[in-house]
Amino acid sequence: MSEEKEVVSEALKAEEKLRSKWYVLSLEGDLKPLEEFDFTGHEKLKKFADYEVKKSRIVDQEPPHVSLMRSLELVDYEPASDPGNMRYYPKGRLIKALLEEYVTGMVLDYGGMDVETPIMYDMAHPTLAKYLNRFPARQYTIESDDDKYFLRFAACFGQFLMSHDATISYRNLPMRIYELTRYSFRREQRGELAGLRRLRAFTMPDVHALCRDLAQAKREFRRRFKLSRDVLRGIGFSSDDYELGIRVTEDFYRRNRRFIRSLVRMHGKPALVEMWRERFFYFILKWEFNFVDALDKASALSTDQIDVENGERYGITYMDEDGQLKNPLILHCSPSGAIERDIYALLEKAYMEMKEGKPPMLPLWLAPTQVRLIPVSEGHVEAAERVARRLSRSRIRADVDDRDETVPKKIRDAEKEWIPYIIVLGEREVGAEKIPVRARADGEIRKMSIRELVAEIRRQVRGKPYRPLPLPMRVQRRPKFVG
RNA sequence: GCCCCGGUAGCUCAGAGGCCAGAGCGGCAGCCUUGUAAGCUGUUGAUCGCGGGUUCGAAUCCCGCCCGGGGCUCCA
Repeated sequence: MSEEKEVVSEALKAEEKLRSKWYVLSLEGDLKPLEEFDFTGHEKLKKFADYEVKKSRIVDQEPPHVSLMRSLELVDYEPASDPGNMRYYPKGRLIKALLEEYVTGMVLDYGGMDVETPIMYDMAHPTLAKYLNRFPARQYTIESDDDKYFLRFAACFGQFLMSHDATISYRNLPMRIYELTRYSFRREQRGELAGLRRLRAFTMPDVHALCRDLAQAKREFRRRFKLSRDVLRGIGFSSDDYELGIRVTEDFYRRNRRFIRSLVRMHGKPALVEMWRERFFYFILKWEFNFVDALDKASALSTDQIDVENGERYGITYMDEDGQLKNPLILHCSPSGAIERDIYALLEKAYMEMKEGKPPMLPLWLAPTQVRLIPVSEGHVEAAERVARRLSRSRIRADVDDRDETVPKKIRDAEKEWIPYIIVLGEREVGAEKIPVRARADGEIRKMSIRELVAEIRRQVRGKPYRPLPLPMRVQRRPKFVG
């Protein structure tokens, strides 16, 4: 790892003198200066705006998701690595893998072509050197013999270089290329790192779309806006959970008002707009869905941009109808945002619900254990295991607490793990058609058959990827990774 | 990167210059044979983040480093 003076990109320097004007764009299409907007009924948007504009960051606390990610044995710091590079325990890896598979599936349905590209690039490569200067990020650098490389901070490099070498016709556009980057690296400043909210190595689904012209780019942009919304919904977020931020140059806004309003209408809530007099970056329009956490901090999840520079910079061309080689516009989208950040948001959301008196939960399709079987005593362990195996055959993650503990203790531990369904199995249940199932969501115990339970769970996880139990079925066989 | 706060057993924390560093949880062993959020007893467990210094004496004071949190700044 190089310890030479930090390479600060021109974009980062430009950003320092960047002046923005802030507005709120309403559903009706009114663009109001921030201070004139009435935030009644839009409290989260207010928090987002305060965070972005007033830079009000008065909190002096560890974000709540940090203790959760550890106590649930999902993710942890890895002191032997660089800060912001995490370790994932089996349950955390399961959740992350399911999210990765889900987002990837959604992007493939949208038409993304899945590719894989290197994670490190030559710093001396002329095109890349120029691009580095247009992207507001800090890199990790690696020396190998006399050569110097940087670790990618997004999938752009690989996909653009690939596109440069491809023969592309206007008939191929929009051309959608996708990679789930594991990892993207950004050497964020030490104090910027926070739990899963901001990392130095993160997993980002990154889908680009090469577009013929602005009209096509705008159509595609809207599709991807919907894709992102659907992806977040599938993960477990409704539009109540995030705020739309739009960054745009004055010029582009003036010429494309109706288009920008249409984004706000799709979102269904007013949006914060940051307007730049000049274009500092490679894009003319960008939006993000921003999650506002338990400490009123905002961070971007999904995002998309219209890039007007890199088609030319990378020498990406397509043959147009008129026989002319032209540079495409490029859209840069992460439909879910970083996977780690999705987990952060899920945990923060659960924490906020807990504060409201609701039981904190993860979406059922992400719960590491979906059904916990609790044998009343040793003699019921085998019966419990039979039920668990039956559920597993129906692609439900079920396990058995075979420890020599009392029933109340095992219930308590299952609740502390946020397990959605708990079944106590004793004399009364062995061989019975209907057995009592305790549901975490409402705390009720309902009698149902296994078949009914299977149907109820499968209905809730329909369309979502599945992975088997990430740990041994018997709880006693499991190591304790934390505490 | 800079500034502020913190790091004591696997986990959560007490101890703030003076005898062998404590508790709860966990782990292990035994008892109990358990019925919807903690059964009982015993036992194990600590280079006090790391390295240097001050002192008769350092977990405690000083310096450097590492890790975490917060801020500046920034973003997925």
